[in-house]
Amino acid sequence: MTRATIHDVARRAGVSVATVSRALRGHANVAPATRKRIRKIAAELDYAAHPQASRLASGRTMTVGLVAPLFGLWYAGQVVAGADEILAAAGYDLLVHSVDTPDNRARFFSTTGALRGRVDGLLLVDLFAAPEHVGALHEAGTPVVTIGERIEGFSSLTIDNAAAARAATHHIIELGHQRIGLIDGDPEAGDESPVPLHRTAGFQAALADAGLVDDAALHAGGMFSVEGGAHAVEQLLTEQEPPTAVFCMSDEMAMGAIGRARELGCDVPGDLSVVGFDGHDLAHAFGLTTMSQPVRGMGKRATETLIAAIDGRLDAPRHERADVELVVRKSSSPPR
Amino acid sequence: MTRATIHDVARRAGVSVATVSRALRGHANVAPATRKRIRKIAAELDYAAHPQASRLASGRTMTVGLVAPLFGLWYAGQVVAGADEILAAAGYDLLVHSVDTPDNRARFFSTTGALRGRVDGLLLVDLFAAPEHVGALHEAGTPVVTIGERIEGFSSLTIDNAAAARAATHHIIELGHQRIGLIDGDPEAGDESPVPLHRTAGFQAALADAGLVDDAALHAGGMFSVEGGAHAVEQLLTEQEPPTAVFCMSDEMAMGAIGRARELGCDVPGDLSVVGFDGHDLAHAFGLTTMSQPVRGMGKRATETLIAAIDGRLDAPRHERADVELVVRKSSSPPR
DNA sequence: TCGCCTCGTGTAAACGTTTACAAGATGCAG
DNA sequence: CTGCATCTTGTAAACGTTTACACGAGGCGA
Repeated sequence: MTRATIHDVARRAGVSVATVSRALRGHANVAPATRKRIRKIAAELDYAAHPQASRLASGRTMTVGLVAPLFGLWYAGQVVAGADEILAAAGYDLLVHSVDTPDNRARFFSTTGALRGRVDGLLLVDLFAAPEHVGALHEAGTPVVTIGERIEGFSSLTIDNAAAARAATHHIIELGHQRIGLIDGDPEAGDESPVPLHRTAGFQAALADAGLVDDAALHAGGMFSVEGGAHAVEQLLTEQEPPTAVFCMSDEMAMGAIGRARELGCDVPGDLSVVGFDGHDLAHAFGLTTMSQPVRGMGKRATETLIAAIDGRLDAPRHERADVELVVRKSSSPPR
Repeated sequence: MTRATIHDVARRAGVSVATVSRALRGHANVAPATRKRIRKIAAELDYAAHPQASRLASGRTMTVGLVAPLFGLWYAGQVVAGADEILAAAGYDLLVHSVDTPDNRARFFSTTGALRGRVDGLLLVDLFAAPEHVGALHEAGTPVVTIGERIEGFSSLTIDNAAAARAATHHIIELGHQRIGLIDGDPEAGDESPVPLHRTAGFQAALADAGLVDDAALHAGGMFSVEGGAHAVEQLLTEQEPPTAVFCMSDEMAMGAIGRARELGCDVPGDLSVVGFDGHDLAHAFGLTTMSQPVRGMGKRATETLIAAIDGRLDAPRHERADVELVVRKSSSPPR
């Protein structure tokens, strides 16, 4: 079955293709009767404008690109779910693109990349751009909203990572812990990703507030994965003087850590208190104390901002901060 | 910065646009020297074909659509991750589309929907099509591969749900349980989704094998969500004669059930054994016994099949079954 | 030397819209 | 009745590619 074109509709309605286009796209200056007739015929013929032709002529793709590292992680999935909700309602398609290696990232940012010409706007999730890439992105002229990380000159939806990490750590200290570990993402990544750095800074600030020392031996990399968290906690527990509590930069790492700790015969929270970060769906079932952020809502809100930018309703970048909340559960308690 | 067109490249190279197109797309019959020169100039001008123009002329979108119910669920996220991996390597974009309500679904299947014209192929995840929709989908002529569910006439990547559920239930019975509950998805959904029906049938077959009765009062709907699983187990535990074990159709429901059961003072596995289904990343950390399926791998494999179909390398639908495996952990044990 | 095949390239017609501009029709004020 | 807005519609030029077909040049066997 070859699809009907706008010409078929025009012929059948006895008008020109221009009128059909105007009628169907809801433009002004079409006689009500004509519009109605055209609508009816279009429905009969099951006509829908050929997307590519329409996009070529109008220059709008009605598609938004979402770029995130490491698909399959809970965080990215939530953002996708939130974005999809808003985009579907607004008639946009959602293109997802994963960048999980520095290589990938460089390719994405190169001018010929960045989904150039394929999207009307970009949602950048936890994606940090090196200074040399920021310029190219601006030149491309595509509206951008970042989530999690921030990129100079673009709208953003973030949380106060330092304050959140500080509050989570403060909770641990308040319980009476003195020897506190940190499960980071990839400590080798260096300045590639500011978010972990901010969280580390918050962690350290809380320790300093309490006059506690920050022992570098108690920092371990968990790569933001369940397995990585398990590996990291194992490393910490085999220290000669292991921590009595640990702050994890993601709930997935925290849950991995709890699982492994228990396998190693370490009682949680008896021998080790664990505090996570994210507000994962399963945190409640796991009894995990966590610094919860409204990820799905952030995805929705960021998408609304992006659509506003695409529609030209935004004159300046909009920066918003979501509120986080410490949810105390059974994985944290005073030390023995 | 307005982007370079193929005409700019042609002019600069002193050839026609046709030659540029052929050279850049790797077609035959272009003199090596010419091709090299054109490549160089294209790189200098940072030229890349305008996607919409290219798609309009060639009829290929180099985009694959992935349709799944309920984004934010672990299963869908894994499939996306697997698909993305293959698609990125093959140069395709990935468009995701969520259908979570019957309404949504109907709209998707209507001929004007189905991402018509926007994708070269479709990956349908856990999506069941009513008979009246199947025809429309075939008429559209778009290659389709289904994952999880099966749709008449299209390639599929599934597991043997009945056998898997039967094996999982058999494991429970072997431990010595006699009163076994079932946490289903949405029992009201009826025939809308065959997968839960098959799993229910497998569950019942195992009971029958052992001469046990299937008590309808021990079936509860968990909506495939963490919270739903929690709610369902609460319902089961307040039965006058509660089960000593429960089989859940997804790990998320199982973990939700375990969390709630423990909150209610019910020991798992002491008072209640719980067996899940999926092989969730967190199942290990949770100590959850589960029927594990290689979801990410299934996503990858299905995508390979889809690409083969798009390339016309498939003369008949290809049906593949992935192997599942029971992974026994601490959430299941003999009854007290 | 002739004819034919191959190779490299150009010409121009799609692909199916959107939209600036022109033009005809209609209504109303003067 | 005239002139001028206002509406409605049509004409035609983009939008930037891909590709069928034509064409000329060169090589080669007879």
